[in-house]
Amino acid sequence: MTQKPSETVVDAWIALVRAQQAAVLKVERAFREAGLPPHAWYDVLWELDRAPEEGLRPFDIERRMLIAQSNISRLIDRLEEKGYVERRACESDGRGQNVAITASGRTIRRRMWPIYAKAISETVGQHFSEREAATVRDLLTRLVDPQG
Amino acid sequence: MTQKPSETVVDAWIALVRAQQAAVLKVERAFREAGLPPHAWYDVLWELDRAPEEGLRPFDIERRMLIAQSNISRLIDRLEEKGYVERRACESDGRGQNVAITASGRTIRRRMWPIYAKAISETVGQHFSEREAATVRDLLTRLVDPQG
DNA sequence: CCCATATAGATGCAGTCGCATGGATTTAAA
DNA sequence: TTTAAATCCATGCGACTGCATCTATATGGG
Repeated sequence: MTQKPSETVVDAWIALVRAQQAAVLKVERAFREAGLPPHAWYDVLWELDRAPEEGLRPFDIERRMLIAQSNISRLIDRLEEKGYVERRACESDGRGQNVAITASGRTIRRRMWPIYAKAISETVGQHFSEREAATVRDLLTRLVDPQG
Repeated sequence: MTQKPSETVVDAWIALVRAQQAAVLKVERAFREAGLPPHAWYDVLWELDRAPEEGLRPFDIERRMLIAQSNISRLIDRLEEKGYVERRACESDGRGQNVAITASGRTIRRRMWPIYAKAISETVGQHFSEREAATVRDLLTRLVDPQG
């Protein structure tokens, strides 16, 4: 069934791990140096900012961000504690809740964007042409397994 | 100087983060399910297995693996505790040490390889042709910043 | 309706991470 | 040589992670 990976595949795996490590590390440092929250906060706030007004269910965020359920739960705790999101009871499902972004959540997201944009440019954009970036996007998207 | 990243670049960044997350998660689970140590252990043991007999300096491993110094220090602690590596005083530098793999370290590394190989094949290899894997390798290698 | 099972989300816990700092030694400069 | 700066590695700390488990609600079958 599953054959051994070729050397090229192993190298691609290593490059993937190292590249992401290096890139994430630099992005996180950029946020930290700017006195801003970590990058995961941005991603959640971004999802919520473009979501319908009533917000999203935690399991929705979970699936979009590929984060474990327990981590989403606590990430929302932290965001809520800072007043960036609100938890509301969910009408249609008594077990669930809706998480909605607040005004101050929108503000902090907007403040984070320039830092994020700059870091992405420096760590990723500057190394690729448009065409190469599209190739990376297309190839790597395949790895984000839709079915497990 | 640093311009805003294009949408394609942002998408490439997101794909990179998601792809690595998904892939690492699956690999870690494969090791765990097999009752084996996590993937970082393999990487260190692999470096040491192909290193000269006296081993490597921690800062050497650090640079090869892009892991923070404090984490290397503790990773070596754990490996040493299990008897997979040995720390020896370094002759040429009184501050340093040499880390060398032991026989049982070589054994565990060999036992880990089939699991690792299978996981890499499943998470990466099967989604790419040889040519595509080479492209991923070449493009992503650029992001692993040689100079900071 | 009742019960078994599945799903949403929270939480205890142990392990790991990055950062900041500390102690020891080496290197460079005065 | 004496002193200052840099390098190597360890460690305290607070934060975050994944896993396992728990409670509560929902859903499907009898």
